[in-house]
Amino acid sequence: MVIEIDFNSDEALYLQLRNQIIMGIAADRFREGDSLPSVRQMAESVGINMHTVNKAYTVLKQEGYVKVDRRRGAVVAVDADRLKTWEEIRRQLKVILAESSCKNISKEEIHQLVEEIYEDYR
Amino acid sequence: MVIEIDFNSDEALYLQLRNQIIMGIAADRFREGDSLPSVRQMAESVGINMHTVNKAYTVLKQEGYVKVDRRRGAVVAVDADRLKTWEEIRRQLKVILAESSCKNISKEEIHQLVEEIYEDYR
DNA sequence: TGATTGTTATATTTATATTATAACAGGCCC
DNA sequence: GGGCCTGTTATAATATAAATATAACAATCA
Repeated sequence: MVIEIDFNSDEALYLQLRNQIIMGIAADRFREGDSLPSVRQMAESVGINMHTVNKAYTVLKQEGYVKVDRRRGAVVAVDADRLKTWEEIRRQLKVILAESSCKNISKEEIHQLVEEIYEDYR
Repeated sequence: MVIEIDFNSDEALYLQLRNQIIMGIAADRFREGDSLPSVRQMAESVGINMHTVNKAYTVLKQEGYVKVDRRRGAVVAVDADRLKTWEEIRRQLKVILAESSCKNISKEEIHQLVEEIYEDYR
């Protein structure tokens, strides 16, 4: 899977990595049971430190996106506990919708944008 | 306006403040032309440092939510440049939808959540 | 005049992010 | 066994950002 890190972004490297992996799972580029590249492999291929990758993987594990197998490394295994996710999603959406609302982006445009993004995940 | 800062949150204080003010504008608790409390007033009422408030106000100014009047302080004045906002909204939504999709939250549930949040902003 | 406004400057402390080097235990393969 | 690969842990150093503290300045207004 192609992962691109923007070193000029204000977003932390490990978060960029985390986000791209989650988007990769959503887009089915990573499937249940697939192994992620080892921390060392990923670090080299992306051009960042091993510990930064390790932090991303650790976060992904804590959030229930991967499980770690001693021999196979980080394996995609989504633990679908909606409840923990739900409030967090709601909290973030609330801020985004406030921003867009202030900037005259209509509710309908948001719905359309959601549709658009879901198209890309297909 | 009631602003509540969560000191246990991992979110930066100035960002919590920024977000709540933007949500306040969206919810019409702050209206076009209203003055925000002075940096010193807000700092004291919320229990944080003046410079932390100043940073939040500066960000809000740069993002086009307030303008600063020498005598009236920070005044709500939303500069509706949709273009700058649009890509940022899209970028954030993409991550959120990936997360929810992985966690078996359906597209329809997202649409419903959007409706729900817009209800609160009414 | 006196109080309040945003703004700027400087300094310190604290927390987080990132990199670096190194080691350990477990599994796998030749 | 001997390497080679896993994740994991420890420790340290560096860099950046967040938060607080104290202080001053010019402009505004009652």
